Amino acid sequence: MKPAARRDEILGLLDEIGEVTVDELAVRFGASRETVRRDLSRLDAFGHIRKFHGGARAARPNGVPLRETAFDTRMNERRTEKNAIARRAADLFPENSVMFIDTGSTTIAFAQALSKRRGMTVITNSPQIAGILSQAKTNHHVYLVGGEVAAEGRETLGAMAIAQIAQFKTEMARAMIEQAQSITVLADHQKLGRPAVFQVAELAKVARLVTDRQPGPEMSDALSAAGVEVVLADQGQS
Amino acid sequence: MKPAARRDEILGLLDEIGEVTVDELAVRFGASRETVRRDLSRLDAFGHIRKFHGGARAARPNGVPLRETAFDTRMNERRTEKNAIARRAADLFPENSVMFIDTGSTTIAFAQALSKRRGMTVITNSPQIAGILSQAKTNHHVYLVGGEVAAEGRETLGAMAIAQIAQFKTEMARAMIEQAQSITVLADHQKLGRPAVFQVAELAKVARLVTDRQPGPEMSDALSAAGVEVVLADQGQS
DNA sequence: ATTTTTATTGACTGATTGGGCGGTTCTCAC
DNA sequence: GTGAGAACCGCCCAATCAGTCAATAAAAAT
Repeated sequence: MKPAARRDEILGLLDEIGEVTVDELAVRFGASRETVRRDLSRLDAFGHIRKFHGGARAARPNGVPLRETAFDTRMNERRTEKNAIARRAADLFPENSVMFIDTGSTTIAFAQALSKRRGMTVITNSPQIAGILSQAKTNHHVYLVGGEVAAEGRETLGAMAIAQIAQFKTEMARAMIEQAQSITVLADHQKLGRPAVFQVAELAKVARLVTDRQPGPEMSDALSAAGVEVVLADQGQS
Repeated sequence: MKPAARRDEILGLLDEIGEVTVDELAVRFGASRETVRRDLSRLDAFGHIRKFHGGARAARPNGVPLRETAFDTRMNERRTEKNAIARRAADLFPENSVMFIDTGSTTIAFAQALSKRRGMTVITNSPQIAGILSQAKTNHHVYLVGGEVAAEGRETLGAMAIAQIAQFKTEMARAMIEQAQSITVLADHQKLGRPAVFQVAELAKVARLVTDRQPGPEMSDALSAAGVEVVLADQGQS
């Protein structure tokens, strides 16, 4: 049985009976408890369900769609690298820092890592990041920037409109950067390969880059020329 | 029985009968007094209830609802009524309407109902509502109002701080209302019993009230005197 | 077709949590 | 006051959970 199908079935079950236990599911799927728990954690992380000790129950109130969205899966790609980068980056900021966090799957991982620390003041344009940090019981202050919420499933939009939205996002990010004292970029090695990362921020304005592998030679040269501190996240390290 | 469910049930009981004793609960749940006391202490710390010697009673200061933070549970109670109201209310607005939707468990149900229609422009202060409407594939435009995101699980907050937050929310709602051309209030019959609903909006400014039962005689008089149109939602109807 | 990268899984570890037990201290009613 | 019951405290055990590891399966790249 494919993992995606399994998670789908879990959602279906929860939709019907509202509550399941880990053991129950483990038996049903013939999988280990660990696997089941991982599924549940993953679904919980996206607000589809709500875990409790020993199982999970439906969290339908949110109106979150019942199946995994494309964004969910995207989020889980290169998860270990992202987590490593995110944790490493979270360590870079002292407690009670004030920071701006942009939208993105890597920054969501970052927000999760950050939520375990205390007393951060975070301004963000991502409702999801705001949710993660405000639900953590570690006394953060979270400010959500208002604006139009981009539709995840707006199928009818043409390429044109999508490009416009992308453009708007870019400008928003640029505006944030204008205000920032110091910029830290988070990017995994794959993203670093493409030049797109630095369309938003000029290299010269970036103070730090957190990534998971040593960048290629030319990139390294450019980085050191611009005075960017490269922070390497070891995937094994906390 | 799961701890979370147990605590939920305690809240439900207190909502009904207003007062419980430790022994009573211990018997009901088949748990030890210790466990019950721990539950009560925890709920007290959240400001949901107030402990006294041998038991606890509902801590309802002034108009502060019993369950301000246990949103998911609150969402589940009176679900059918809320859904009926929400669906009925959604029918009141023509397509391509522009509206402002405040936070709240009833309005979330409303947003869900609304998401099935098309082309609405919605301004809201609730990230959850924004999420619901933006994920629907029915071409809505959603604008999220920025601001501090209230912590859901900030355990350290006492009843005092919670009351303050409630106050802030009230003021925000008032400001929205200032700007509105026409106000529609959604409230189930239980809420209508309490005067708190109209602390925020003067009756005179309300154009419509959508509810599930005919209000009591005095309330009815006040409503018609203020020229409020009462819309009744039949629970069986779509 | 083969090699490399990525994703998934089950097992293992230490850390948390839920719940119970018993003794001491505190409350309240008499 | 005084005593019975209740709250509080530290300690216990069992179950669960988060995190890490290596092995495998799947997918992508060459």
